[in-house]
Amino acid sequence: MKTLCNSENEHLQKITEARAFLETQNVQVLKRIFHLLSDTGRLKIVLTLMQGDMCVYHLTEACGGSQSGVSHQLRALRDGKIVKAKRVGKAVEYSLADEHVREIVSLALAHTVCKENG
Amino acid sequence: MKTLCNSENEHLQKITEARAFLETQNVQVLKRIFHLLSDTGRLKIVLTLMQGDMCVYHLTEACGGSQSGVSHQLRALRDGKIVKAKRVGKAVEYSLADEHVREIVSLALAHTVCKENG
DNA sequence: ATAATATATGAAAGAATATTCATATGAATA
DNA sequence: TATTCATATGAATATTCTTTCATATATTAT
Repeated sequence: MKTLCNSENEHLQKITEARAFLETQNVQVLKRIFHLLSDTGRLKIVLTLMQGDMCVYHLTEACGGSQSGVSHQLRALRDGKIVKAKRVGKAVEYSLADEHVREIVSLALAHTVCKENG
Repeated sequence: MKTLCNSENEHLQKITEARAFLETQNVQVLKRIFHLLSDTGRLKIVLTLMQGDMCVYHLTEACGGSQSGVSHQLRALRDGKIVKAKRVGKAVEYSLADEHVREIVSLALAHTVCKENG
C-alpha cells in the first residue's frame, strides 16, 4: 500500500488511469507550441504580429537582434505553423497563421497581469 | 524609404509603435510560463494534475522518468507558480497553483486537435 | 534510536537550443 | 546585366536546459 491510498488496488488504479489519460493527449504537439513561444525573440515576434502584419525588416527593428537571428526565428515559427509568410516585392510580409496562437498568448498575458497584481 | 512603407515617416512610426507596445508587455514572465510548459516531463505532470491532485510517487509512476527527475521538474513548476505542494504524512501532494494554467493548456490542447483534423 | 519510506537537492555530465558568421538567393533598379 | 536591397540558410560556436548520480532531509514505524 503506497502513500495516500487506502489500498493497493486504489493505488494501481490511480496510476493506470493517469497513464491512460496521458496517452490520449498529444503531448509532443503541445510541447512544440509552448516551446516555440518560450524564447524571447520568437515571443516578441508573435506579440508584434498580434498587432498587425509586418515585414522582416520592421520586425528586426521592432524586436531587436540581428537580421539573421530574426530570420532563423521566423523560420522556426513558420515550420511550427505559428506564422505564415507572403512575398511582397523585395520584402516578405509575415502574419499569424491563425487565431489560436493569438488566443493562447492573450490568455497567458492575462495570467501575467494577475501574477503582477496578486 | 523602406520595404512596404510609402514614406520614411510611416516606416519609423511603424517601428516606434511596435517597440512601445512590446515594452508594455511582460515578455519575460510570459516566456517563463511557456518555457515551463515546453518540456515533456513537466507537461505530463501538469496534464496529470489537471485531472486531480497527486503525490510525487504516483506522478512518477504515471508520467515515467526517475524519482529525482520528477522531483526536479516539480521544483521548476513550483518555482514558476504553476503547481503547489502540500505535505500529507510522508507524502507530498501536488496540485495546480491556479486555474490560469488549466485554461492555457486546455486552449492549447484544443488547438492541437484542430491541427490534427485540419 | 534505528530503519524504512517518500521526497528533495547540488553538482556534473549530457543533450538540446540559440546565435553568430559567412554566404546564398530572390527581386527591383540603374 | 551589374548592383543594391531584403531575406534566407548552413555550419560552427556559444549558451542554456535536462538528466543523472550521489546524497540529504523529513516523516513514520519498529
